[in-house]
Amino acid sequence: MERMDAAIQNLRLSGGRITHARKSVLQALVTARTHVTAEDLLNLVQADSPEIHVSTVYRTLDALEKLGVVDHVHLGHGRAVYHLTDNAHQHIVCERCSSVEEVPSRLFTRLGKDLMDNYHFKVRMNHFAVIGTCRKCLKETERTTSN
Amino acid sequence: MERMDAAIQNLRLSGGRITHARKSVLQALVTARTHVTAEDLLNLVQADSPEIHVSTVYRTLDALEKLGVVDHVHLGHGRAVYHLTDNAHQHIVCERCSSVEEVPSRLFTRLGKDLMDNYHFKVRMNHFAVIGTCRKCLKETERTTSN
DNA sequence: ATCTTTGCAAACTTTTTGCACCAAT
DNA sequence: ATTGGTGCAAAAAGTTTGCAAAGAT
Repeated sequence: MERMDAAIQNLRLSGGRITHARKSVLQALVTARTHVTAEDLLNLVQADSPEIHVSTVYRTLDALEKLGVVDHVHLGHGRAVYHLTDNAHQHIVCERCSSVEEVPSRLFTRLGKDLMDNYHFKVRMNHFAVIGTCRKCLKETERTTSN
Repeated sequence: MERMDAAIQNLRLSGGRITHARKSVLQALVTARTHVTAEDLLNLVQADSPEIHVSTVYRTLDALEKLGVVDHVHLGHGRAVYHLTDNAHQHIVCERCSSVEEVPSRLFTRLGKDLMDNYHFKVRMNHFAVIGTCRKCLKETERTTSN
């Protein structure tokens, strides 16, 4: 639970208050471990504390995002997925099945450098989604089409 | 206007009908040249033909996307931007000012290969957005923060 | 004549906001 | 006691859908 503690410390130091709702959302984020939508989080959180409202979840995520504790990526279809900030990975998102896989940053350092050198564009390494087709769906496609 | 003609041909061959609304949307896409939201397109289209409805724009974009003529990417904040399909570039999206810049595919071929080799993940090269901070906003940040 | 596409209005989904109350500091 | 956070309900933003009428083939 170090991540949780760190986040709470962070919140406190920035003048934020440690509320039940915020602890719940953080807890949910920590235990979820995957990339979850706001709705997912709401469900997790409401399992224990049904009184917590969606708007609170959004506001908490907002607050945590401002602290750099949480980050989100937009999937193919608009809804965002949230996860604890972690500079060590990026996301590859399957446009077919919406699955998200993590891949090490290493693969992206070259690209990051190229974009910086050529475009003065600074890639936000933990808000980065590559869209494509995952292994599983790729296989299914091969099976279905004659190609 | 070759792109327009090709798209129309495409539509016709797939059994679709060439309507005023569709021609308008295509025209708007061709002339816009940038990455436009559905709303942008609606405005462009309605300048000439106010009777065309948002839903028609969405449905037309849908149809064109199915033909592979049009593609879309999701910006940081939910709304999608549409553009004519073009395998020669990818997008770098500024999370600060939402600007979209195009960069040549070349920069991504290595990454694409790595992801394929290591994860069997096939990057969809024209549906690919790198999130970060653009040159302009980077400068502003430098000016503002002491860092 | 047929069958797609359109316009409209209404629904839907996801996220945001105003406000009065509540609770953490 | 203060001020930030919460729950609620309602709105906003973006997109989709059912339907009857219009239009392309």
